[in-house]
Amino acid sequence: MKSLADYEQKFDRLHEDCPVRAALDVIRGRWKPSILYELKDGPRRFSQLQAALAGITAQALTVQLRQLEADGVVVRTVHPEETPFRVEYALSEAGKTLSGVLDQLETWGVGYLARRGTRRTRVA
Amino acid sequence: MKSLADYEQKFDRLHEDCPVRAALDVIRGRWKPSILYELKDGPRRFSQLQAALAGITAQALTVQLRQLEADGVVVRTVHPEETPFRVEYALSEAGKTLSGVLDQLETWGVGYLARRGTRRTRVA
DNA sequence: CGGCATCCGGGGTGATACTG
DNA sequence: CAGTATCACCCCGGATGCCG
Repeated sequence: MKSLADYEQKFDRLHEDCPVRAALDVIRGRWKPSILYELKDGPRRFSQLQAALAGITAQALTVQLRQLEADGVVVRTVHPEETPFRVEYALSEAGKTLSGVLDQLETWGVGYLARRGTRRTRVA
Repeated sequence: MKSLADYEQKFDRLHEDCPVRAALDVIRGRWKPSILYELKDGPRRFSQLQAALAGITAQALTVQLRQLEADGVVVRTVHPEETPFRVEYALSEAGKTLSGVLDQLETWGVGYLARRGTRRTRVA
């Protein structure tokens, strides 16, 4: 496996350590919110995640998981004694606290979509 | 002025109306959290924002503000009677509720940076 | 003072094919 | 089953110069 450092995101992490941007940088990513959501109720295998996230490729899933791991919100565990071997992903302690933040975002998003919902459906 | 629709962001807004992604899409942007923060305490002029956000160009500020306006979280008001005329930006009702979400992100980010802080300074 | 047009680079992400 | 390597596209955002 490649070094975790290879998966560290490149966009300027020099944002003067602004906490808001730091948080957003962790969540940022096409599939990360969904992944975090899937892991909320306990560890999941790579294949389980891939099945749950309709449309994601193995490559994409790997990258997103590695970035989450590099950011310390996801923990990766390999069970080599089994064949075929099993790889499980779980939320770290920091990851679990992140779920609360995502809930806040969801709550706001629900209200936001409700307010604009009628407009949106009219468009397409 | 261009139509607000021209500033609607293009990334697939079709994400099945996931509230979390909807919320993140609104916040997403290099300067948007900072802009929202600056507007938290009341309306600000274009030039005030530009001065507060060290390093931003007028063009970048314009685009970010227009996107926030298109998303309904910022309201733009022109005062043409004055010369030089004045343009003010303020949070909409939806924008004000967004501030709470940003506070959550900040709180989490503070703890996150504190946990990793020591590691980070060692790096560079 | 505020805004727009244009060029341009880089990162994020998908598609595909291959490995232990 | 899980992961890697490579290619390619596209959007975001910075820089510059001009306009009312």
